[in-house]
Amino acid sequence: MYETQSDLLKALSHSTRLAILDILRDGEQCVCHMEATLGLRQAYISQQLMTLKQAGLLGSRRDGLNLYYRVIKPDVFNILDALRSVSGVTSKPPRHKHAKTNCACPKCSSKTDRVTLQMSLGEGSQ
Amino acid sequence: MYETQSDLLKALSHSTRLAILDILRDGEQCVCHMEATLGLRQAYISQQLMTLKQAGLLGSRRDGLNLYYRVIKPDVFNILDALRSVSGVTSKPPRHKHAKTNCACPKCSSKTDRVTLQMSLGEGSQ
DNA sequence: ATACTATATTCAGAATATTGAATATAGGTG
DNA sequence: CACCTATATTCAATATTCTGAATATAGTAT
Repeated sequence: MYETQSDLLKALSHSTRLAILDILRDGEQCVCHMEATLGLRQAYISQQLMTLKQAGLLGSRRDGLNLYYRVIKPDVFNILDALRSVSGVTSKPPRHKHAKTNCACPKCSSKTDRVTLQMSLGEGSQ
Repeated sequence: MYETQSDLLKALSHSTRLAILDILRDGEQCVCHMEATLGLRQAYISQQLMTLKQAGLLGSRRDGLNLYYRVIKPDVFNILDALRSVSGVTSKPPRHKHAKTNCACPKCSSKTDRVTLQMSLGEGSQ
């Protein structure tokens, strides 16, 4: 009877997975972004992403080589916000920019010369 | 950084512990009440109570032989309510009467002749 | 096809959680 | 004190989760 609920909680009960969800608060992000932001190995992040996906919390979208993950049950943030409050965490969750088509994370933008393209495009339209 | 939060979630990620917290929604209850309500062995319930207590969620009060547990961080119910919503649980959490001094649970009241006392006292004052 | 990049999967050992059984403790009563 | 009741603790076996290492896959470019 409480199995469904405890299963969901188990998916959330992991510091890396909580961090991932906070990264996804403002919208989809690619794996490389999380890799750069969290400073963790790609395979490890992918594992945690799979756990969250199997729990029904995440969806993904491919764009070329990049896979963008997003939260498909936004109400999960209600859980996380309440959790913060009970845990006595006062700081706000970190804000992240919505990922661009060509992932805006430091790693992605510094590896290729896309950075030039990005800069010339600016932040305006599209 | 997310350790505190995931530790709290781990304490919650258990179907019996979720059931216990729901029993405590309306106030303190003795262990025997939970034993009767959940149909689980006393030692097992006590173990789960210890887990919740160590997580800082429960407090207890002794009255004679009975120990009454209560939730000391009521905000935890915000987490549980949000959890229900995300899990797609539509039913309301079960409501329990606030435990009387001489525990009102079936087990307690049927074992001794206190049941007579209880009935003669009625539900009114005190 | 080959090579490269981003991401996923598999496997295994270590760490941790679950749970039953037995037993201990603490308060109450006579 | 002896004995009963309510609750807690300890221990051990099992199950689950965590995590790193190695490897696989899928898309892109040449």
